[in-house]
Amino acid sequence: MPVKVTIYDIARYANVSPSTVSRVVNNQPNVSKATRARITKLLKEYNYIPNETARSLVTQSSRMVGVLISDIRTTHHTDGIFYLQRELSRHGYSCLIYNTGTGDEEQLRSIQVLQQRKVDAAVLMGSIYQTEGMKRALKKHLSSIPVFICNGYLDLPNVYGIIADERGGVSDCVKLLAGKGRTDLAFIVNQYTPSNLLKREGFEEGMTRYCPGKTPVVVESGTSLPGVYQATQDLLRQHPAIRGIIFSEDLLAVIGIRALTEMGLKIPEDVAVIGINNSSYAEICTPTLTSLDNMLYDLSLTMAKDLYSVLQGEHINRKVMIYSEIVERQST
Amino acid sequence: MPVKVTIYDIARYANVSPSTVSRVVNNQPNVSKATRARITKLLKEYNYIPNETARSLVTQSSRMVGVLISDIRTTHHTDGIFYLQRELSRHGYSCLIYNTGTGDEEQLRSIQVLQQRKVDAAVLMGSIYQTEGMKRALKKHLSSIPVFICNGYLDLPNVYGIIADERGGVSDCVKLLAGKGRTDLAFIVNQYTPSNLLKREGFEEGMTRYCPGKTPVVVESGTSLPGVYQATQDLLRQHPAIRGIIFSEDLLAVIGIRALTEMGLKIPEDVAVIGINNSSYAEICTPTLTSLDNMLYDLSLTMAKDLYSVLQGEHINRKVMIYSEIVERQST
DNA sequence: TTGTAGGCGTTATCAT
DNA sequence: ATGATAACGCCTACAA
Repeated sequence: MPVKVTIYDIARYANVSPSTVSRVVNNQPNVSKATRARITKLLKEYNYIPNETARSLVTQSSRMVGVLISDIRTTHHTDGIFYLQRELSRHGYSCLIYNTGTGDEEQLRSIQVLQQRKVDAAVLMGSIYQTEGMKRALKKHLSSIPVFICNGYLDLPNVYGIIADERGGVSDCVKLLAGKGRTDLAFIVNQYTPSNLLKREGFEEGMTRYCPGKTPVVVESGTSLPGVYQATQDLLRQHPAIRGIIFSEDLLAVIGIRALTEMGLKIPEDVAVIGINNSSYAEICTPTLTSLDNMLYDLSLTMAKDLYSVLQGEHINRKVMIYSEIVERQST
Repeated sequence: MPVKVTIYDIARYANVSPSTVSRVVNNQPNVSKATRARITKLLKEYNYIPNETARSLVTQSSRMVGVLISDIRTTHHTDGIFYLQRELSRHGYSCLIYNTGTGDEEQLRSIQVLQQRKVDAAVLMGSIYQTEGMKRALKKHLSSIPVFICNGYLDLPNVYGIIADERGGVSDCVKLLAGKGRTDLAFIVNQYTPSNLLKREGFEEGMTRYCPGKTPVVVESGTSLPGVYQATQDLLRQHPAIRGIIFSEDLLAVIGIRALTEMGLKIPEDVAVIGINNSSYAEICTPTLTSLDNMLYDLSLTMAKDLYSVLQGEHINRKVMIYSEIVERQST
């Protein structure tokens, strides 16, 4: 048995033409019961597997979806990739993954690679791709395939956005705290991605609505964990009246809780804490963390299904919003 | 400007043959300075990007590496993928990623897809692929390309294994605890992967060497977090003499610490705790967690570089071991 | 230095 | 129902 078995080999063994074999391989009609059986048998016997590359070339479809992510190590995005890949592979699609970092030039290169690889669709994980530079790149390199942005949106005819309502969600967090009589609140954010900007807006909006007369305190902590620790303690030294803090991510909140505890403050008695993402961090920290669930599961699943629909030629809404929900635990 | 620009179009515009354009595109010699310049200009002007599919078909190389992972949401494996992808993309390679789950049939299907996609190499993330079933599948479907197993090994001519010395590492953990006068020790494992079996062996080996006369206590907790919590508390109720616990993963250790604390035990005074992986969990929990660093960073990087070497036709060791190191923190 | 022609493995369009 | 033939876009001897 040859190392590589082609459709030609099978044709020879079966005394038919390659076309007939192709028909059998692709379950097409117009093949007699008998020959179909004979060929099917040979296919198994010789362990024939079609060459997807050749197939892609002629069908003009690679059955691959390119996935861009700034850093695959960030957990809430891998969740998305997981569902996406699972859903797509059920339909014979594969996922090509690139870590793009956060720099423009590297992101652009990734887009070019996707074009070169002739992916059938692209998925951009995260709001950080919601930029003008990316818009230009998509226009230039990927204008002919559907592009999905997970938690972001760009106004281009082939771009679809599935967006979490983090603005409304954070506003609801303020409402929750205000309902517990806490109106001196702060928001700690590591860095301003488009998503985090929305959270900040939600915070300020919530403050004006639910804590009238109080000044919203916003702190940008940077991404390093010691930096977050420091920023949290500094915040309470400068604003001792603070009774509640919302962090832009669970991980930050976990660090923050630690910083507060080691200052001698009790959670939630002295200061209530809320995180965002409802990740596993929220469950394992002490006290367990109240967190805004931005429904990344729903979001990913919606995206995966919508993506497949579009690939099938269906028409769907280009912009979808998924509502967030607060999961309350011990920290509030 | 046409939507898709081929090497033929450029040839026409430049009044040369397609082969000449191909030479320019691939930086080959034997093109006059003048025509090269002319063609280069047109290439830019028309935004020509070679069709990788066609290229793959003729060169018999897809420049893709298939990556298999049981679940991309497990953090320590995504670290590996990160480094791998970064290293490979520097050389024009792309990563095709599949979540295989833990079932045999799904894993087999993934292998078939890799064969069908004609990947140039495969990477299996995690010791769970070190099975007889996988060996058969590799023999049947991927015998002609290099296959790397991250933290595992199979004795096949085309299979390379990069393995963390977790056995020795866990033994060292026992030594560390014994050195602090703690000889009543336990090992809590969620489930028995090949990697975790080695850890267990290391534990038992360390016990006989460093804690002679003491019985090694081993508990299998299952993977659910409440299960781990319960198992930890049960352990101490049944064996109140236990003075130190090694958990098969940091995450388990974090849960364990919590379980112990809520029983009224002090860490590390009453019970010392060690985790494995030296992940971010170790840094954020309270108290911070002493952890066995199995050098996944080195391991991934080594693998990425070795993989590229093999792709270049170089000859390397089929089995490499990376030594582990203990990072001591507050929990011991 | 440049061009011609064949082939990579498959599908698709015609005939037969 | 089956087969011949021409793509798909590119690379690569070989010829000129």
